[in-house]
Amino acid sequence: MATTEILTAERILEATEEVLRRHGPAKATVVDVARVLGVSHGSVYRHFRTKAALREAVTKRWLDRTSEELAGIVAADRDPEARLRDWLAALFAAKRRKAGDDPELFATYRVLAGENGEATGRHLADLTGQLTEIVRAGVDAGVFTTADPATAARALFHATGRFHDPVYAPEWEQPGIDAEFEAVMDLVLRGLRA
Amino acid sequence: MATTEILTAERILEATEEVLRRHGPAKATVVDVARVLGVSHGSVYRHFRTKAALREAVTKRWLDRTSEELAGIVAADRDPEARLRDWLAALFAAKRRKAGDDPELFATYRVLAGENGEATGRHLADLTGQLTEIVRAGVDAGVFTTADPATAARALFHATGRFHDPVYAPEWEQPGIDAEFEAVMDLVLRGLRA
DNA sequence: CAGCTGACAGATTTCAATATCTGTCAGCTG
DNA sequence: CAGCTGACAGATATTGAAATCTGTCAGCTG
Repeated sequence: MATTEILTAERILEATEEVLRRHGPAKATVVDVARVLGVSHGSVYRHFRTKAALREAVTKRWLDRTSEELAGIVAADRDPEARLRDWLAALFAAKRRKAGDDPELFATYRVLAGENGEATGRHLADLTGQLTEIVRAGVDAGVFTTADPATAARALFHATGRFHDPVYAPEWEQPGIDAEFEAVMDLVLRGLRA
Repeated sequence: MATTEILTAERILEATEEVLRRHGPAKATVVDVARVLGVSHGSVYRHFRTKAALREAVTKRWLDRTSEELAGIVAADRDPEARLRDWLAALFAAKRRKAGDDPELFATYRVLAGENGEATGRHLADLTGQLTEIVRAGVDAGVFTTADPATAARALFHATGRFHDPVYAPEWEQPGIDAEFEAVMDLVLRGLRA
């Protein structure tokens, strides 16, 4: 690839994703990343202080992409219950799609997410923040009832964990899963309604 | 130990638990079990056709002990909502206690449960069966509303997974966990009430 | 002769030597 | 002289030979 281009953090992150996709998280080395870019591995260390920092940056990028996908639904101009259903369904669909399309890469991100709890923690806070917004809108509109929207949002997130937590990814391909998702959604939405 | 006693499946299972507790799932061998019993490992194979069968039997025993603990609550003479709360709280407490008291043994059972999906599957069916009984009692008493108690029971079980699925065990020691459990319980119970 | 032993073949695990990787930095290059 | 290289030390991973384990079975023993 165009060895004349200057080496940016962005280009390194793209190359790292490439290497992770190819080799998986256990065998992806900084030397591999440098080779893909046609530079020495010393140059990579100019942009990322450690291999852990590089992996964290890749993870953050990936998590942020998911957050952005969902932010659109929060801002949509629909009634809160429909938005809530859409948001949870979209989260499930996005995770399932990613897990199904490229299981190797998905497993890789599972490992990375497990490694740096900080980036993952911020991402979870971000998602429950989005949920809180929808719940609050519902309370304001009089269609939801709850003492504390933030607590309710966290409860919703935990209650639907089976349909977005990556540890359950293998079960997302089983036949009855959609009916199970509907059952849980119906249960928690009934619990939220005024 | 009493080498004069005859070798029963039960004695082998006890010795196996002992070995698993000591060495963990990865390093527990049939030879170790035989050594604890003071017999040759060939004798163990007289009672269990393979090492996998032995591990499955140990797992089943462990899972059945949990089921029995909870069965008492299902049969209790209290109103269904209280029984449901008790049952879910007891499941959480039992799992948390086991994980906290002997993390090594708990991790061992996690591995074993992952290995033989069949025994685990039957156990989950057993637990949701217990839940279904409580839900049905609630519907009959007019305090719960649901189209199908069995589906509702499965939804309840999934929604509270964070508080009984062993993959979440590390989080059960974190400070806010009880409040989170209460929040999820309140949400799903509101969703179930008539 | 029912129940156990222990030697055995093939599969799996351990261990130590060898190779590769991470992170640094003095010096090269355009 | 900003940005890159490549040699280096210590840490980590790979590899293959040796040790151990699984599962079988002919024969021992009480």
